[in-house]
Amino acid sequence: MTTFVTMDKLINYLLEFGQLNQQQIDLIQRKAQVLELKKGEYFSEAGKIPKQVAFIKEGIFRVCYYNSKGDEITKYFIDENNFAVDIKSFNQKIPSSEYVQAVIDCSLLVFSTESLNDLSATIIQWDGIINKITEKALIEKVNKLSPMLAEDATTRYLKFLEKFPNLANRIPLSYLASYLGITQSSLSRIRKSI
Amino acid sequence: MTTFVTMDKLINYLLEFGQLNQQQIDLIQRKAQVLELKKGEYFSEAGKIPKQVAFIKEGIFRVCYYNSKGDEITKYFIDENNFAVDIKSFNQKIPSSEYVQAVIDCSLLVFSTESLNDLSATIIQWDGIINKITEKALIEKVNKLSPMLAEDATTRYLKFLEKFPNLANRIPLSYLASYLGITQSSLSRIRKSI
DNA sequence: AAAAATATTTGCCATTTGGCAAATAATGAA
DNA sequence: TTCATTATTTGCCAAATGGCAAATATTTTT
Repeated sequence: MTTFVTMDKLINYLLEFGQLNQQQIDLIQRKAQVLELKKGEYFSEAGKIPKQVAFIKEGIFRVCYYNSKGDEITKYFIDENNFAVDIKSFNQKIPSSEYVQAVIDCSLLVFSTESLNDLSATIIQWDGIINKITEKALIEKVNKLSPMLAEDATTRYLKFLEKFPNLANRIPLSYLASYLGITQSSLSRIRKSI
Repeated sequence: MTTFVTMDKLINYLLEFGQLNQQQIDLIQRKAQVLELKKGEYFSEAGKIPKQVAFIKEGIFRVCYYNSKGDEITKYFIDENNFAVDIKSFNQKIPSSEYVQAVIDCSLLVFSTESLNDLSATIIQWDGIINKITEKALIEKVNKLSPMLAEDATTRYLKFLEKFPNLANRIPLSYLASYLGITQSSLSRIRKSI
């Protein structure tokens, strides 16, 4: 069955955080919807209440917002085998202040709020698994951001290259520069100097 | 009773995240231990498995570590009305890579691993409340760190002053400079220029 | 109070990064 | 393919920050 292959990554990922029997796995698979996003398309937008959570099967997202100066800032990138959502807005059902955008073509498995509620009500371990995933993802964000402050821009760029070796030259400079906390021209010069 | 006053802040804080009846509140109060830490003392240390969680009733902590160059880096500050713990190490029971230190005299309410297990087993809402608290704290850390990259050092310092108006001149320059991602001499010059 | 130890400030200069505009390159539309 | 649009690079110079050592200031110990 195609479905098995399609969902394999998701199920394996979930199983890292807790046990699930076949019946539960089947239910999860039935609740997930396949979604393809083209490069540049938005998964969710600032001002709207997020109604879905995405598991990134393939591709890369970025989360971005506009700061008080009006600059577009890339807050972080999310790569495959991770969930993506503005978790605060999603949980509290308040409009998001961020955009979640596909920076390359993405294959997603999407869960609606209702599906997640069903899973939570039906699968006793579900909330525990989701909490572990959420916590891990947030800790990783903190631990990635925190050292950046102490590093110079070149080091931050090199670390980005390590993490996303194929991405740096395929996305607009502006995405990356604002993530690294530098201007586009500085990033251009750093690229040249390496 | 003294205990009531002592625990008020904690209980009110918990009640923000879920409901608790009086019996449950009493149990929580019995499980909490008062602990006073003097400025400079450590609540937990790198290399050790954290065995306690602190609720900061009064005072301020910082979380710090040594980077690959051997510099001591202040990762963030935690102020009163918050829980403090290296959550990853605590949950996974692995040695921490961070120090948690009182930057001024602190009054804490401390829960041991065993107490937390008891509370989790006895109070049905406990895990939910703790998960909400954890998630909120982590989201706040991300949202504080993230914009810092795009701001210059003076702005970061001014924001720190806003958040901790009385702290800046009472702690070593090194704590603050490494948090802001600048050298001590740069911070000294920024202070002078304001 | 004096001496010692520690922390902070300052001078001097190097390096990094920013700001802006023009030049060049890459992309997309006609 | 050519033109128009958009993105990136580059030159020029200014501003921010770093590095290091010496000078002060502050704190701690005797």
